[in-house]
Amino acid sequence: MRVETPEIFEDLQRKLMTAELRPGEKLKPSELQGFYGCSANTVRDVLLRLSKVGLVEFEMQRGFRVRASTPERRHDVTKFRILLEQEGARLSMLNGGVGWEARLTAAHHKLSHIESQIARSDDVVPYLGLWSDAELEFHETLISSCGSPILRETYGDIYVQFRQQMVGLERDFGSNYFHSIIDEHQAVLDAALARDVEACRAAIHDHLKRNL
Amino acid sequence: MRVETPEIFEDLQRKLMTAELRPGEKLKPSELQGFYGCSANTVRDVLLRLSKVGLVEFEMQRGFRVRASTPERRHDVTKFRILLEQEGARLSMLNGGVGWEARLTAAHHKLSHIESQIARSDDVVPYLGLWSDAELEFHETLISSCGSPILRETYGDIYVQFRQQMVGLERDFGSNYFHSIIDEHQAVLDAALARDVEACRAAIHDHLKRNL
DNA sequence: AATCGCAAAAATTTTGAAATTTCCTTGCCC
DNA sequence: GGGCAAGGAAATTTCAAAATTTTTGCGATT
Repeated sequence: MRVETPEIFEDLQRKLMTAELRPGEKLKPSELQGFYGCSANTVRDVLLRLSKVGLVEFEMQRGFRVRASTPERRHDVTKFRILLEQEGARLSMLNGGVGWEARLTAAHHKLSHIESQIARSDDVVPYLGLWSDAELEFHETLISSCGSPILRETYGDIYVQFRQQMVGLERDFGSNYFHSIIDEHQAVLDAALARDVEACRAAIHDHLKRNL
Repeated sequence: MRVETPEIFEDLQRKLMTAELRPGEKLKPSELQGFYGCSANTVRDVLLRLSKVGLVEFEMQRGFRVRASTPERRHDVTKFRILLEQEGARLSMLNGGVGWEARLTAAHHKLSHIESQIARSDDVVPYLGLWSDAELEFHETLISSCGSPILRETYGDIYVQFRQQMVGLERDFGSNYFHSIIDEHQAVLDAALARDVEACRAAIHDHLKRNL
């Protein structure tokens, strides 16, 4: 198997976010090298870049490790995500124009379409990748008019860490779950379009509080 | 000149934070290699790690660059620092015990001692490194009881970026400047010890608003 | 005069192997 | 039996050179 470096990055990121590489697991360049058919140093490079995103822990002279998943860390990541999303949404409501409203509505439309499909289906798995992308796009659009590149970038990093922490958690993904999610996303959208800062803060908190 | 890798990291970080390496400047491993007497790959490694902190920009196939400094970015970094410090301080006031109060008082004592020395002196430069360390310690202590490792780590990164953005800005570092700073730090300390969340938010904002 | 393409130069990335450090096993001493 | 040290295996880091990519400089063409 021979792949280019950007593909190695994406493949590892996906495996990290889907817990195919499980939290705490050691990541040895010399082993992955064989799988990707490249040199160990190339893998090392990719892992260093993934440690910037926060999916991988790096410690000098002792290599790389998939970021651990503990209740404390899940709580921490969630709290931080709430903080960033509330502030990003607040600023977007302040600065965003009709273009922002349009993009947000569009992203929500795509997302809710997928979510109602899932709610009707009995197997979640085949939709999971699609849903994940649509969810990210909705939340990124929500904060996209905040005017702060740093906030947006940090939010992106935290979002993938959030996914990494939560996936693998056995949870009831029944139709009840997705019916709740649909309502929560709707509440966020409504509050955002109404430019109701406090309602939006509450809606974001309610959406994520199950992970606290 | 032969130095170990951790020293290369620290030396580059210092040069980045003091604008000895100026914003926007290109960082070529092949040039720095000669200066540090190591291989280009070692420098590359260090630069990748510095890009995690945010002092260096990295773009695939086009190398490294000292993070640019623009009014927009300075504003952005400052806003984000205010957000993190306000939230970190709020949580610390909620969770912190007497130990926290003691450490905060101690850090402030050291800091104000240095600051009053500077205010009396006419040359700031010899104190700058000392002051910088004491300032960081005070602000880190302020948020140290927030209970969120992610918040503290992110704050650390943003703080060094803040320094990188602001140093090199020609400003009036006269005694007036440091008299203001002394008062501002005192206000933050007082509000924190009084556990007055709103006053502390205001004090943090006032302390940093000159950079907005 | 401006633009495009090509070739040369420079810079970045990748490689494979050597050097170093850490980790683990085994055997020795208390 | 427990702890410690030495030796060896494994993993990480460093190196210098080759391969690739980007940038630059020059000349021809419009």
